[in-house]
Amino acid sequence: MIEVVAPTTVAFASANTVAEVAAAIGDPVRAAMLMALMDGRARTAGELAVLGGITAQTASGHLARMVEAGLVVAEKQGRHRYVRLVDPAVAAALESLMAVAAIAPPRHRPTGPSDAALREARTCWDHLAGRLGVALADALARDGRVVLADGAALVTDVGEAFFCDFGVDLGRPPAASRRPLCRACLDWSERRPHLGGRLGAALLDRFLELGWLVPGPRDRALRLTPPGRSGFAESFGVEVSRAPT
Amino acid sequence: MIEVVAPTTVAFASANTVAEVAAAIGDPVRAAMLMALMDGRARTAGELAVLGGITAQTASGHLARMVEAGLVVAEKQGRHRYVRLVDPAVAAALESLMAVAAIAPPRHRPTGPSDAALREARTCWDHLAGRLGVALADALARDGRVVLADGAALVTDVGEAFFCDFGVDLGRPPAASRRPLCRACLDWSERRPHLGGRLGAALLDRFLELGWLVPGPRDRALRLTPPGRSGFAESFGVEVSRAPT
DNA sequence: GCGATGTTTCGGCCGGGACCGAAGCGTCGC
DNA sequence: GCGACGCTTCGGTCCCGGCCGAAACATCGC
Repeated sequence: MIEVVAPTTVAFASANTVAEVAAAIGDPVRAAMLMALMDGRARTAGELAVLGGITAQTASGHLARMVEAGLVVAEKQGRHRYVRLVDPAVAAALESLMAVAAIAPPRHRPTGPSDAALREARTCWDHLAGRLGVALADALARDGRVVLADGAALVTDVGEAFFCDFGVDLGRPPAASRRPLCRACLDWSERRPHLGGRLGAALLDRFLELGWLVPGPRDRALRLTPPGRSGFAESFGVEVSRAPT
Repeated sequence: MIEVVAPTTVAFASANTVAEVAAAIGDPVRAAMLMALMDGRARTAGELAVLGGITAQTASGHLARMVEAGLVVAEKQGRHRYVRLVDPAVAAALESLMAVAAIAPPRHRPTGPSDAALREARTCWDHLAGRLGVALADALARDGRVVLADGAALVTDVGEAFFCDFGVDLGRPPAASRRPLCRACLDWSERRPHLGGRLGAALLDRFLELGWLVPGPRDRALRLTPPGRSGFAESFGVEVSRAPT
């Protein structure tokens, strides 16, 4: 008795959809558009066109394809069409692709002008990433305010008091005493975890509120202000060198 | 004074490499190959060719492209060429793409033959995923053995004793008392977290050792054995229905 | 050495898709 | 209503890349 195996590709039905999603990301222009949308804000089709360096009609085609693939949603407002990522899961997928791209090729990686700023400090959906984000996570772990391990993170009791003092609202008091309300998010540029989850979002909100960081105009880069520099040093023990190597 | 902005796409230098990586995944055949490699084991080029339903020479081209993109590595052993994922980060990226693909299109998603088995129970790099994996995580959380929140997970004291009794070795005793040694991994088919990290890997090892689960021959699907069925019910309170809807 | 087997390279075919110019449609401001 | 503006559709060009057959190369068993 011979077992007959169908010769054609039937092993993974979902592979097709994965391929569709990946192919929808797998174009330089579309990838740039998606990365510009990673902060969760919506952009108009025209903004994305100039960002990609293409004409409006070509951008329209790209956007249609990304809508089709379920990556972005578009809604009309007047004569503009606002486009945003359909779900934080899309941003997470992009981050993980960036992580793969960062480890993969020691080949020519032409670090562009704003690339340095992105590596320094940027938003990752709703929280802080980049060198500053990783340094902050390290400092909080060093001081026993959070515990990082195995891609997960956890707020300690002493950390909870500290964050409360710092003015971040962590929502409802923990029902279970040891609830990890923050998520360790792998940083694509640093290859080390930074803090995400509710805590990461609340911290970034607070930093923006305090004026320690100001968002960049057209990308996800964040600029550290002078009060931010001293604030991070005093409150968190994070010294930010002026220019990294 | 007018600020001149370069019209071409310079906003994100890393966008190109992200696009390269995504494009390397964005082909049905390559995606199927990568998903077959997600268990971390290596396959020969020929195996991947028949899996993709293509000829050897076409598969060779696909593999060359994936090597170029830094997704897989290949090493020769005799007249075979073994291919494996270059890093667990690649598997993580594929999982996150699957998550996006799962939420995105309510369109035609032709669930293939082995797709049902994959949804039921499969390996996710080195731990258990699928309906069974999610149910296990739920049961452990319900019984207070782990705490799940915000994409992170944490073993409780009572859980630590339980896992020790169950025969899984969690490695060195925790230096910090509240170390989260497991990771909550978002399940693409269930859209709910399952247990990864060291704990997830140790549990899967133990299940295989006990013969509760047996690995599928050619894909990542896992088959639940009769002792497994009763074992999951008795030890974890997880009842596995025979055929899900 | 010689054939069998696994894998790659070469050459050619062909379709998809990225791009733009021109034109069409809807919306805003006057 | 009319032009300006934002966006999409249509038509056409062009090139990338997926596919295979044939052949070359490497390795194993004899």
